[in-house]
Amino acid sequence: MKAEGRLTHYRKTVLQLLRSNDSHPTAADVFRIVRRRRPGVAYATIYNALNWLERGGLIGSLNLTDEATRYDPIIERHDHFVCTRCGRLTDVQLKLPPDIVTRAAKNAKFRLAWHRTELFGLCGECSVSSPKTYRNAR
Amino acid sequence: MKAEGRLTHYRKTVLQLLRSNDSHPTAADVFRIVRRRRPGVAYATIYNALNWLERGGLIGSLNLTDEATRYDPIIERHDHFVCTRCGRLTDVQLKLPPDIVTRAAKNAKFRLAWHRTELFGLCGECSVSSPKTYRNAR
DNA sequence: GTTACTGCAAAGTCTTTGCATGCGG
DNA sequence: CCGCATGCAAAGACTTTGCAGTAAC
Repeated sequence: MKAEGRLTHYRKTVLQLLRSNDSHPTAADVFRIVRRRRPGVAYATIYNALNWLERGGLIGSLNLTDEATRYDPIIERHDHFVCTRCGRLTDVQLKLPPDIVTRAAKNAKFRLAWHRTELFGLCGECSVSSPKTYRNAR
Repeated sequence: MKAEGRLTHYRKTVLQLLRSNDSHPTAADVFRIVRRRRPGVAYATIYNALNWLERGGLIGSLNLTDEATRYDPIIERHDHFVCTRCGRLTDVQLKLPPDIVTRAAKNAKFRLAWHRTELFGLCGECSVSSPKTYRNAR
């Protein structure tokens, strides 16, 4: 996973944007924000930057629902809480007993590389407003 | 999440197909299989059936990578192993200490509805062949 | 008869690709 | 110079939608 190519202005911008923001934006979100400062930027450039950063291991990508991929500047192992109403994505850290995971992998004859847990439910804001769930991303 | 509408022939077919098959097929997979018996079936009918079954809680859907949604007849809480090389999706069951999950949700002020864990790595077949990973679905 | 499922085609959303241009090393 | 990032547009993959016909109750 070596980094071919250069850390260009756009790639740096996208990386800083992600690092200064814990909302786990989509490519479209990033595009919208970058375009405010550089109106000429192309959508493909954002995708290019995000894919390049991900290939280089500088960011991670998340597909937790049927919606667009979201990007995450935190590359250490961690978990997420997904609000099924507003879509908010929040970092959490679960400390699972190590052998629970390794044993499951061993039983299934898998070579485990990494794991993650997702919690689904209502975020603080959404649990005080409408009780109706909006999205069912199981 | 009540089931409006009828459990029609196609919906029953799709449900039985999923239940007789642990490969977690995509909509395209289901379409291909159903079309063998009923060449006139429309793609939209398969999507309709899958979405209806999911809304009714008869099946679950999985978005674990950046590829197409996969469907799962097991509706009890469970976890998955994803082969990062061939894409194989295998059911596993992790028994996490209950308070690990509930405590994380409480700390973050979330109302937890459910959770799931994904293990990523190489399946048995892929770990004996090429060591090169094909997909990086973090 | 009425409801709503199906087939078909078109459109919508998200993402990638091809190619010409041009910047940076 | 040369490589490769960028802008642009088009295409590709996946999914949904609108509508007319028709099957099920």
